[in-house]
Amino acid sequence: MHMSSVSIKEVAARAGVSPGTVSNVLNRPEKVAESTRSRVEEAIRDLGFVRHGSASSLRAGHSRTVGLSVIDIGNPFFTDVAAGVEEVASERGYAVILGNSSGDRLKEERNLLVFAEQRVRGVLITPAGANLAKLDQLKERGISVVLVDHPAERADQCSVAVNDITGGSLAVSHLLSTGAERIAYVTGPLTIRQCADRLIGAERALAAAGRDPGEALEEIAMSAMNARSGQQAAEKMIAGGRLPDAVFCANDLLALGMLRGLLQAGVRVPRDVSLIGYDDIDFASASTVSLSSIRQPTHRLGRVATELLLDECDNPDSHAHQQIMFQPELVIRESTL
Amino acid sequence: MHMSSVSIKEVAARAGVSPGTVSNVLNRPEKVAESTRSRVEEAIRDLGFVRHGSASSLRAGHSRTVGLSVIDIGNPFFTDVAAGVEEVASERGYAVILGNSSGDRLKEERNLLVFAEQRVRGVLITPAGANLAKLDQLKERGISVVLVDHPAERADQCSVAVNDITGGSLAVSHLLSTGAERIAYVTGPLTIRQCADRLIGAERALAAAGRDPGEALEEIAMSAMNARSGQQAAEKMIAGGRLPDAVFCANDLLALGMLRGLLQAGVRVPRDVSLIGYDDIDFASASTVSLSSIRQPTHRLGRVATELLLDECDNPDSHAHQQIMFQPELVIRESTL
DNA sequence: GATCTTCTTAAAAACGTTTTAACGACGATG
DNA sequence: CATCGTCGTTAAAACGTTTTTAAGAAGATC
Repeated sequence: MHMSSVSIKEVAARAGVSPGTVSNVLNRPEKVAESTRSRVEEAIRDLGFVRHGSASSLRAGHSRTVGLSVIDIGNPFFTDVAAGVEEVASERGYAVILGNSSGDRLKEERNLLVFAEQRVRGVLITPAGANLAKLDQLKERGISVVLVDHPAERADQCSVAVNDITGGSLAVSHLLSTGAERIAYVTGPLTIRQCADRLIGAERALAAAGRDPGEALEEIAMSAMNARSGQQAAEKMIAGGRLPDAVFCANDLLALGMLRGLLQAGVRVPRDVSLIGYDDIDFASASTVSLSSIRQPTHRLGRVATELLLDECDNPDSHAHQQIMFQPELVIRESTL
Repeated sequence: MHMSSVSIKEVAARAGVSPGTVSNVLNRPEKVAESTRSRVEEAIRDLGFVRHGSASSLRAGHSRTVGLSVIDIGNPFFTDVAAGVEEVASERGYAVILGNSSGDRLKEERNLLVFAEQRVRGVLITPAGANLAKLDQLKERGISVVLVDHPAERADQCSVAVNDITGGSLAVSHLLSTGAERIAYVTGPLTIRQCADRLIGAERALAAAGRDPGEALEEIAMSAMNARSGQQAAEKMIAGGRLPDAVFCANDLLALGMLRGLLQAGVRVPRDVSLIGYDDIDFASASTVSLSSIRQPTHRLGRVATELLLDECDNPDSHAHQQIMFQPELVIRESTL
């Protein structure tokens, strides 16, 4: 009853076979005769045996776990990604070890160490610091790595990302099409690749429309990318006097804060100022003035990344590394007109 | 560099000691002389050794991982809990294995099986199905279990929860204090304990104020608890004719949907109808008419649950099981007046 | 009836760590 | 001088699987 931890040995004894046979039933059922197999399966059920993962991976040389390191588990974007990852992993019988780097390079490094200790089969990571070297060390250890929401620079690495330049362009061309002349880009630190890329896209859209980006676009960079920062940005903008015709926020949390800040100050959206966010999180459509946004296939991102990773693990020979780039999509709602 | 797995043996060889000594340096540094210890530590660094978790837990009989099974990783409430869990686990060098039950009993069961295979040290779970028996099986296997957001019925079990009856009372007495006569309770399935308890609290508050709950309270039960359902509830309410004075939603996602539904129909909040939600998720304060809500110490829930769990694991003898019940808190914002 | 296949099963050797019991060295104690 | 702890270290035995190699049984071929 207590601490019993039924082992393969006891199963074997009860079924009247050797431990090796039980192992075969577990891992290569087709190799063992029908009659003995059912006898063993019955013994497993009767004794409530569950395979010892540690012993198994120690001997087999690989575990059935993957590591997932995200930048902010509190952001619905990453939550959706995580849900996709968990889905696929669970379908294939893999366990997901979760690590939250909080954008902190040290914390990220610690997560990777934990993953290495657990001898995970592979790692899914949205890199926060530029821990590229650490990732290479993992690969030397035989741990596959897939970059999530971050295109790989090298061809020997899988990655899944969404084109942020296109996304930035989509957002800004849409704003231009509503008649906006002066546009503000509210963003997080431009050291974050996503923020920088979306800016590039924005500038391209302006250039393509024959505007001077330096003239038509004002950047407002905040240190965080949450609703609070968005509202602060709104206050800053309003205090600054002349409002832009439209605001493009680098993510929906910023945009929701911006929306609130504007409305509180009596600025009508979209009448006075148009507003567009990025990510199309669930709450974007639920806000009172529903938010136009750039949709990313978030859930899909997680799913595909995991499929890629597990394919690399299960078919190391036939596996071809892929750098997948999804295209974002414009979603027009009430906040732009 | 080297393809893989530097073992404790090679470290021992390089440091000129036995494997046992290396293990001691790793696990009981105080037992080994200063001089040899530093020699070993140097060898570990030089060789880039990282301990093999599987081998370690196989021999030691316990791992450094905990399992976390939540009902909906997409709900900010659970995300906050998960963040708290991850924080504490990470501080103590534990890895978190994430499972998402999606409210599905079968999926939950599968998660528990994965946890059992991985021989996690303990399990944190917000039960979805009534898999109590399964949980007992885990305990028989020596795996501690802490219930999260669900009070334990028995004294031999740790649990962390928030008093939902009190929460329901808080919400409804506040609505009454604003002068509301007729109140609608928009909820998920009443089979969900949280929903049922909040209803009980609501009725108590009415009774305490001398009202007849059957008269003053109308229940609107939806099958899901997201923003979409909230908006549907609003449409239903509006189509039904006579509006209540106030609406109490069983969670903030429902409330946000309700808010949108009301405003779209030209119903002013809080002028015509007061509205209060539950959970106080971040987006509650970011919505245009900011949402009054019942705050739960969500992050804390995750932290305390994990501390309890790890205490039970690390000090099995001195550990006293606790059923912790937090008190919720009323947060008044613009949606109630 | 002996020899060769084929198909199953058994036996044993790993995997990398932790742990126990034993050991030698060295002072301190009687 | 013998005895006793103490301290730091080691050798070797686990832990529960998987995998490889060998062996046994049944059936087919000559």
